[in-house]
Amino acid sequence: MNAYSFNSEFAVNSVPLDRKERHRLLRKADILRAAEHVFALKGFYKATIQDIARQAQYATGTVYLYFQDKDALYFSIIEEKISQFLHVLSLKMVSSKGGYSKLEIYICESLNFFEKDHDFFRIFVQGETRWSIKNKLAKLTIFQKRKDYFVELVKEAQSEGAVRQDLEARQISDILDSIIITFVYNWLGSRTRQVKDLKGMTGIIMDLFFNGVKKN
Amino acid sequence: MNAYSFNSEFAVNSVPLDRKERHRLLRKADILRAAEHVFALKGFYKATIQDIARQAQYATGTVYLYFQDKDALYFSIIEEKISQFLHVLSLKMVSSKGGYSKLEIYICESLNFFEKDHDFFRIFVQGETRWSIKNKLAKLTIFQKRKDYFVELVKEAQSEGAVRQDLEARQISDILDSIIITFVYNWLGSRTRQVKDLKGMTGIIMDLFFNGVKKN
Amino acid sequence: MNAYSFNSEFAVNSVPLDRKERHRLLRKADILRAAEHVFALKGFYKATIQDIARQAQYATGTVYLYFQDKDALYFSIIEEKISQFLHVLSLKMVSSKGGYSKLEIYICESLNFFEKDHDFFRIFVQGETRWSIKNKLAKLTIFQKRKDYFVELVKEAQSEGAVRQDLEARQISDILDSIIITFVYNWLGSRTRQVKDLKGMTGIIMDLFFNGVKKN
Amino acid sequence: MNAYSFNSEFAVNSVPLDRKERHRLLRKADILRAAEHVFALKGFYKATIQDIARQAQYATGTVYLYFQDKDALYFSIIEEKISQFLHVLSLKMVSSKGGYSKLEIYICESLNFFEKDHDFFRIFVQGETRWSIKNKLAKLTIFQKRKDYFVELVKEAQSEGAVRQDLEARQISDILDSIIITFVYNWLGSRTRQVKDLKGMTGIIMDLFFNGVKKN
DNA sequence: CATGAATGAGTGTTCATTCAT
DNA sequence: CATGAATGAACACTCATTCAT
Repeated sequence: MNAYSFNSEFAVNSVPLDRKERHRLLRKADILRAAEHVFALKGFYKATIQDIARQAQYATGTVYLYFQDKDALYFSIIEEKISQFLHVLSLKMVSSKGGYSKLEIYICESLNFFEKDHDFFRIFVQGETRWSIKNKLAKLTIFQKRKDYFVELVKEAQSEGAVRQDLEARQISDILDSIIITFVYNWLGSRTRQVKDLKGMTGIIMDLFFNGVKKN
Repeated sequence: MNAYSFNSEFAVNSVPLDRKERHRLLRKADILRAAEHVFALKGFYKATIQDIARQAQYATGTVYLYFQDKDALYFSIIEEKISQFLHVLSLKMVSSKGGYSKLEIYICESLNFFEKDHDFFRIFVQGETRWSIKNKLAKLTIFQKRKDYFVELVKEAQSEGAVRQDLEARQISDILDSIIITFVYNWLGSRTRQVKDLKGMTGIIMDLFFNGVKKN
Repeated sequence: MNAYSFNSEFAVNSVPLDRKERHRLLRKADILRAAEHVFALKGFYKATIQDIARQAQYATGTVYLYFQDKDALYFSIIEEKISQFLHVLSLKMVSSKGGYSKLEIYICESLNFFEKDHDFFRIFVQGETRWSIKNKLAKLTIFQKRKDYFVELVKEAQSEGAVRQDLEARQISDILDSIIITFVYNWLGSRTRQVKDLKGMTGIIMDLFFNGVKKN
Repeated sequence: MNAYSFNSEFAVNSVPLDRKERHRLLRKADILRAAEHVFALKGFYKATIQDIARQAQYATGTVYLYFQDKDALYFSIIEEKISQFLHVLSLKMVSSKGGYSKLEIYICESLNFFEKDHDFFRIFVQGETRWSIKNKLAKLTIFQKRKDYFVELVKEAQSEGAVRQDLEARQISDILDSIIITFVYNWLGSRTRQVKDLKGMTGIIMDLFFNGVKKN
């Protein structure tokens, strides 16, 4: 269990909870963890609630005590994880000076986040391409929140003169995002994980992102 | 109907076909076109064979005369489309001189391809994140073919000294790919399509890719 | 198979149908007949679609080719049967003279109808006490149609002076209805069916209804 | 809380109970009252034990401390209520002279009973049309008891010459029952409850029952 | 070849009932 | 006794696939 497990009540919420509520959150975390794994393995549609329940070592019906339906379970994972990511990110940002440095932290923490949670990475990548009405809403809340945060970082870097201003911040942040994801994707895919430390690739991504692929 | 419609027998195969076979290929193309549209609209799992058959104005069973199963239909679309893309690309490459120029053509043609076929773009993006045993096989054939071709281009540009050599060609091509897809994605998503011409963004992508986002 | 079987295309509709449509109606009738039986036996909630399909000797899914859902199937039975009843009733009414005579025909035909279709009687009695949104709608269409028809008969009898006018026609028709149903209910329940002919009880019901239970 | 609430231990049983037992009966009454309401509102199958428990302000499991299962709960309601009805009825009958007068009391008290307990009326009407093995048993006990009592009244009236003797007492009592229920049903259904006092309709029912609908 | 009705396995979800606390 | 979380059997409904016409 790492820093990004489903135990957000400790990390985010400092209000002490009664035994009941704590118990409930543990169960929820169990199920979320199982669901994360199964969704990552099989994808949303091939994953069945029974798969998830079995993985979590509960009965089928138990899942529904904690989540309205399959969709809700799916979005809960994304919600929780991204919230945690943003929370951790904000802590790390405290000590940073300037937009350039912040972008570096963003990249580093993103790599760190996905490195520690392969399952979520797969769900995250899938999630970007699943559409439905509910989905749209979900996107507007938590996906968007992360995106917005990122755009702000780029804007700051632009205003400081670290980043070119002839492109929209939104466009630039999307590109950096896709580069990060590409790196994670390749890292996960490579059979022989030559590079043990994904987080260590922050430097090369910064370089690529800022200076491009042109040979000096 | 544009250059990338499902009539590949004319474009790729120059062997004259008998009436029977030609008829068969037309049927196949009908169904592929319909399937492309429905898959793009609803996604793989929510699209039903009946949806597709109805869209193609055939009976449900007819689909199975031309495609083994739903998966096969799905991969046929990708197979066909990417084949066409590669075919067209090879034609355009004839007149090019050097790796840098070839990368430019690659970008331009990619944009052109997706600009003309929104439906396929959506399927392509989905397809990248769908996994199954069959899927893996398919990836190794056609997705890989395109990827390999691209990697070769990058290698050529590297050997010419146009592109930095401290990164694997594979890595670099993935990044460029993801940048292209990001641009298409944003272009499709923007309600007010300020930039009418997606293909026209080739220059900015080249710039970004080669020089990065650093302010000069 | 009696006059009230589910073959309404012959009875009601004189337009000749093509083979396809005839086939379809036969299948629908099969399922309706099976459903009628199972619903009568187990009641709406305990009857499963599988029960019904099995009874009709079809697969589960087949039922859904002909009926939207379980509710629709249920109401179809009621719809069909009451329509048939009303149709037959209207034929019999042709030769009648006056409200009194018409009431007699109504009673006689009601008895005849339920005598020939025990299953539907049970569904009919159940149906009067099942509530849901859809149900309300259904009631307003076909149940109401029958009720309205009946109320008209009573009004006619009232205007002719055959029936007392100090009560609403609606009230009176409800009472007669409940008397008829009580008779059918008792007749069905009696182990030793002393009275073979339910229809033959028309006279006694008329007598009871018009003259009450007072001893003369 | 009226005379027909679920506190039968006072009304029917005059043996003094210890605190434990009294407590137990109060709990039972709470749950019965809640169940009655929920069953009336949603019907047997759509009502869940949780609904009932929540309505009674107990936990789900508590219901099972007092009732074997859902069916038992359902029949307990009917048992209790009809017992009470019969008890009250027997008290009222004390002062009556003759079968005619007793029938009048029976009608009046039936109306009074249902007027004060709409919920039970709905359950009662539903209950008449729900069948299962257990159900049959229940019917044979309490429904039958009430029915038998009623038949006796009719027989008495017949032997006094107040009621025609060419029909079975059983038949006649069923008819009067259905008339009473029809009146209650219509009274409950009428939006504008013109007649405030359902009990006040005793006279008209007697008239209808004895003299029929013939115009004088 | 084309059809589309038929199939039936599979899934999300509910809810009566149990039982550890 | 009381609780309510956990259970898992059951069911309505869907849809890829087959096959008789």
